[in-house]
Amino acid sequence: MNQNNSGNSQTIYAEVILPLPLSGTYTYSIPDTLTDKCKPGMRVIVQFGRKKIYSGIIRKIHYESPEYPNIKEIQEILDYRPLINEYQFLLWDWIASYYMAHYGEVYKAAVPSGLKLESETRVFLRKQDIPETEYIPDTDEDLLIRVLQDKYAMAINEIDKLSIGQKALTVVKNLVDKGIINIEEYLREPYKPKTEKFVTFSEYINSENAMNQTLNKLKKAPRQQELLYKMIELSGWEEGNNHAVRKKDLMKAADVSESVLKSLVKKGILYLKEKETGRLEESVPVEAEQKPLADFQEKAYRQILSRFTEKETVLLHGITSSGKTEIYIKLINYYLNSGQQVLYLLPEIALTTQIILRLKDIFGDRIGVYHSKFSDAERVEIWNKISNPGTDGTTKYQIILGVRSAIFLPFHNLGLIIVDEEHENTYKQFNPAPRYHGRDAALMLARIHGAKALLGTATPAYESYFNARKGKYGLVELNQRYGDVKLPEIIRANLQNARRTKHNKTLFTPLLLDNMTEALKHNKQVILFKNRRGFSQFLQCKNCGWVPKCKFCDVSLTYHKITNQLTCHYCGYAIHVPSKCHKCDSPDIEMRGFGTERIEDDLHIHFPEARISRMDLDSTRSKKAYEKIITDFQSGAADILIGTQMVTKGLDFDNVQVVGILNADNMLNFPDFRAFERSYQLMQQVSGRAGRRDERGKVIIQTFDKNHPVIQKVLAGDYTGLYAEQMAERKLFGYPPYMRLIKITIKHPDKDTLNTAAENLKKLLIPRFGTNLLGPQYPLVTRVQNYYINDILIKIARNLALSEEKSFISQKIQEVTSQKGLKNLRIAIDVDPL
DNA sequence: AGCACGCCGACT
DNA sequence: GTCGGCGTGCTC
Repeated sequence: MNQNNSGNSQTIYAEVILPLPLSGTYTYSIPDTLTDKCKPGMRVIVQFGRKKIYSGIIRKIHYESPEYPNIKEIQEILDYRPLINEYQFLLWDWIASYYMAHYGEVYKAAVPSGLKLESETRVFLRKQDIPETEYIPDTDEDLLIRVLQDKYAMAINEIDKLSIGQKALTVVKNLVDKGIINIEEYLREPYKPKTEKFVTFSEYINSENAMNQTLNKLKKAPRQQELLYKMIELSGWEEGNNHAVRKKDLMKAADVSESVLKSLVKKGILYLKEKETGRLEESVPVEAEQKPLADFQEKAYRQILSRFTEKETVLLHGITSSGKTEIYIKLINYYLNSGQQVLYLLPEIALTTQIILRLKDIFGDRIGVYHSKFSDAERVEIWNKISNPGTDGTTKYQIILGVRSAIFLPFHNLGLIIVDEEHENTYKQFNPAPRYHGRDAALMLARIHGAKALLGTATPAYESYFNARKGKYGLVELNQRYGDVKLPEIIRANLQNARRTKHNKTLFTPLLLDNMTEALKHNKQVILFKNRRGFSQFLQCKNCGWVPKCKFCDVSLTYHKITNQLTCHYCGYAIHVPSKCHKCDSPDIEMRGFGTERIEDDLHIHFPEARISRMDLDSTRSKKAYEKIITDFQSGAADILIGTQMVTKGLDFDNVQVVGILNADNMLNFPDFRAFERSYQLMQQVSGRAGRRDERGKVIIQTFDKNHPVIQKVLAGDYTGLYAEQMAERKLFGYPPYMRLIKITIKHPDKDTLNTAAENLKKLLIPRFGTNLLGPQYPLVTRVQNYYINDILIKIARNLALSEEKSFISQKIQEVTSQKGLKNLRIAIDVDPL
């Protein structure tokens, strides 16, 4: 750009990403006043459509005048320096194209909403007094005017809450047309830095002498003197050392009124300052020494480093209790010392206080934690603390410990990414789009930065193990346990015998019960694992077989004892327990199935003394509740813990003697090509919870099928054996990793319309994919929230150009969507579905 | 995603 | 005749 030539300046354009489900960018012109300030990665305010205002992000700046005739101007710039760096954009590009998501959706997922401004429409009266002739009295118009006279301005959504009914917008519109009210759109920045007031001594009190003089002057003001003494005490004041003290703390300690402090400030003795403090917990920079590695760990550590010289990615296949975390710590140190940033990813549920504390002990305030349950304000602060150059002078994070969305943080110099428990399904995002896999996106992020990636797990995902075997990843194996941790004894217990001899409904085999009794007797703890599927309680009419179902979804309602309600687990619909059958009016309704609550009740019968704790979706809605269950169990506040998947994840309980898998069959028989892989992973991980220091733990697998191949492999600890068998099958039937999968989900409120649309799409796709197209078929739950669902699965051979196949699919979906008469049709694409 | 435009049915 | 329902298409 020729800066001297401003009189004849060329128009400059910006490609702007909008937080909407639209693909591509929109072109805006940059006004002269802003040309010097605009850079890619900055947030800008733009108008889109007739009235909507959004904060978009500049993706590119250029001089090519677009063909589109009505280019609008950028209204304002929100940043002094780019919020999004080029590395981040490259990751966004990849996610949008690989996962077939709209760019705007990626933007929405990547940036904490505290940094995305929200448009808010506000309404005001043009003048306070409105002659009654201008509107119709005793109507909604009248009501709204009266409210506005009182409140001056209101947001549209507030007006909605008035008792105007659904016509709020119409009323507003009428009044605007009559010239009575005005509408204004403006943007609200949701994030506000948290500030606190601090007190310091005036800089003229810089010696003992000055201090004594000041104190002497206050002889007649004993309260002020008192406050000063407290201030000296709290700030640790001495010559040349003037620490700030939190006002709140000072006032509490001194126990004097605000006016005392005020007069000291007025006299110029004390200063009052506001300081941004941040919501993030200040961690104490302990920086404990790392435990020395055992020989076998040291060896693995060196192997990883040496593999990194030739491969971008290394898979660390290490059995439970082999001390992978210690190796991670040493690696993190290595990359930190070379001045690079480190990202440590963990699946949602495994991100517990245990690991956080462990790493904070070692890395102190250099580590930041990014959890999905953090508030938005906290996320914004973490974002600022990793970006470069930082927005303030505070300590920078060099390590981020986070969940999958942490890949979107503004790293600028990544050296290493660790994906711990890489096999975990929770790395995959389902809804909303972008449906990305945290592990795979992390590998791409590493490539973008030229960084190394380490995948760690005791049970690698078959895709990862396949890549390691093929030589695409380096492979390092750890087959030894740290210290004297012993392998648990794995025992099968036959449910069939138990059900034959006892009454038909028992949940526990005598074998499990005996072992539990034994453990509890010695004050040891027990974990019971239940698969979520197959463990819910529902009602059924004894007379005609009627089962209460959800009004909006095709599932039976689950009984909840605490609320005495029937709830839908898909949409939350709930009704009271019916007193009689809705079909035949018979009052004879019975309880069917085993719920978690049922398990708990049964346990109380067997172990009346035992303290039982439950961990499932209902009891762990909040981060706090989840942590409480864990810490309570750890501290011994409960004897038995019942839980779903969650109990298997990276938790270390020292006192657990018995782990029971209540019903192994319902995961083995799940109709999915990954069922065996998952069941093995799960049983193996559950077993890991029972491998303890002093005593050999026991894992009891209850099953109807003692000789099931997967259970045999679990007994033998034969990961590779099952892998080999399963891979042969996947190759034969064309499943990942031999072929790629793309799942298309089609939804519509009307069953017939759905079927037609799905068939239409199939017709368009089949010429290209032939037998590699499966479906359309109904999923296990055929209707959710009043939408019927069909799935189409497409298998794509590895040797095909994926991007071409994808654009073909998008094109055909476009064709179906653009057909008229299919208004409520929703189509979602899931690349690499799980 | 919103939102306006526009085309059909039920009312003053 | 008009109001208002919702279906369709566009937004730089």
